[in-house]
Amino acid sequence: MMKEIDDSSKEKQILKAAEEVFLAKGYNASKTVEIAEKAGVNHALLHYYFRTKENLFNKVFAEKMDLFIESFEKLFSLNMSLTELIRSFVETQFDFFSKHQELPYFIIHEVMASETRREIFTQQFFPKMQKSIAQIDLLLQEEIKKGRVKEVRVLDLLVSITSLNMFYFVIRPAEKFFPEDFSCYNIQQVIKERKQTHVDIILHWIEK
Amino acid sequence: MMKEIDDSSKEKQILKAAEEVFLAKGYNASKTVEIAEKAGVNHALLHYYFRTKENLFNKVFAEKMDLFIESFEKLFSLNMSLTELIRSFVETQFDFFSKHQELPYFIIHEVMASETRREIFTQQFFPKMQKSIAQIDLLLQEEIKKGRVKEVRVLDLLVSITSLNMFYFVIRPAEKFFPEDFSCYNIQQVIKERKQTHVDIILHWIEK
DNA sequence: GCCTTGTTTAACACGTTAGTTAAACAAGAT
DNA sequence: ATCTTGTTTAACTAACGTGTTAAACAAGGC
Repeated sequence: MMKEIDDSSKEKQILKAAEEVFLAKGYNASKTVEIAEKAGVNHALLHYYFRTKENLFNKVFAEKMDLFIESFEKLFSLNMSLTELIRSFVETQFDFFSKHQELPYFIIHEVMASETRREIFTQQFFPKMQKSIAQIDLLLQEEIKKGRVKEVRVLDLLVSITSLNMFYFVIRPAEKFFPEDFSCYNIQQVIKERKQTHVDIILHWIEK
Repeated sequence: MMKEIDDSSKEKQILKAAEEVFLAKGYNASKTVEIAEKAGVNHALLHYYFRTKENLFNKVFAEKMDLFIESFEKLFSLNMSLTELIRSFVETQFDFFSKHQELPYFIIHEVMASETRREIFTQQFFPKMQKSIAQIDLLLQEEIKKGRVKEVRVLDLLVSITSLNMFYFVIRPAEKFFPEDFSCYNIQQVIKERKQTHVDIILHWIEK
């Protein structure tokens, strides 16, 4: 039999199944046999390809982190005003989490749970983010000097934006438990309105 | 030997150790033998008193949830203006998390991880919180009618406040990994400033 | 002095899960 | 026809962690 590199190869099937299971349950609650089953593949084969669970997990984790980072980098090609830039940043990040709703909790959970993953996170993610932060800061300090916006630290800004965006999707599953308040409207509509709320909160805050 | 109910009793020692370990590592990563060791007590005794790990955990969990709820209820005895009430709410919640910095992640983590705990959470926590929400909403709707504040939903308000407050203490441990940005100042000072930031963000948002 | 209750010791039963191994098979490549 | 590589089967190990159990001990209460 030939080594097939296409998507239907067993290796890819395992990776795909691993992604699903790890994202849904996190590292510890995920079982290699379950992943193998879901991939329609023998449990021994999983170890044949990836040797360890940790190994398989790190592939998935690194890939998701890359996705996350890319979502940051899209922004900074255009030259916008500070307000436009921040609005765009809030919305882009919000949309990203909205598209990958499992990620906020997944990232927090795994980064908290393991030293190894913290290292992957800080080494792979933070350096790339530094550039984006610097670019926002440049524009921010300019506007502050001109007296157009309030004196806020760029890190405070990013933490605030990310708090609102990530936390919102962490607690989204709770919607199921409070049906009266959350889910009476169309979910997509609620999410869209919440995005605008985040933009409002951030822009009004830095507004002078 | 007599049953001693004071704090130095073995039962209390186990509970105390359990609290420490569970808060630091969460349910799954905590091992009963470790808890027994930390309590300076034999592993069999832990089961003698609490029978199961789940049992022991739920005692700790319920106690922490109660603490959390109490921190909400302090507020609503005084009659304040809406602005004062919201400032006070933000600050009280922030101070609570500041005092119990492990709680934000602990609560999120355990509520996400187990159906049982979600039930404890929704049954024990949410009903009590409803009252507080209703009281804030009363004042809020009043002020909105008078045109003094922006039209925001009370749930949006609470979610925003709690996002900022909880998420901030979830990511606090990250401070260790980015020493240049976070920890150049006195930590207590940084936290105090951040509290003011949260108040600013929320009040400027609803301000007309 | 004996009973009771709290406590230790140490061994064990049991389930779960990661990872291994050896033997057989399937099919394309040579 | 044989070699190679991917794959299955099925059994096994080794480790770990929860919970149990029985026997002994310690000390206050009767």
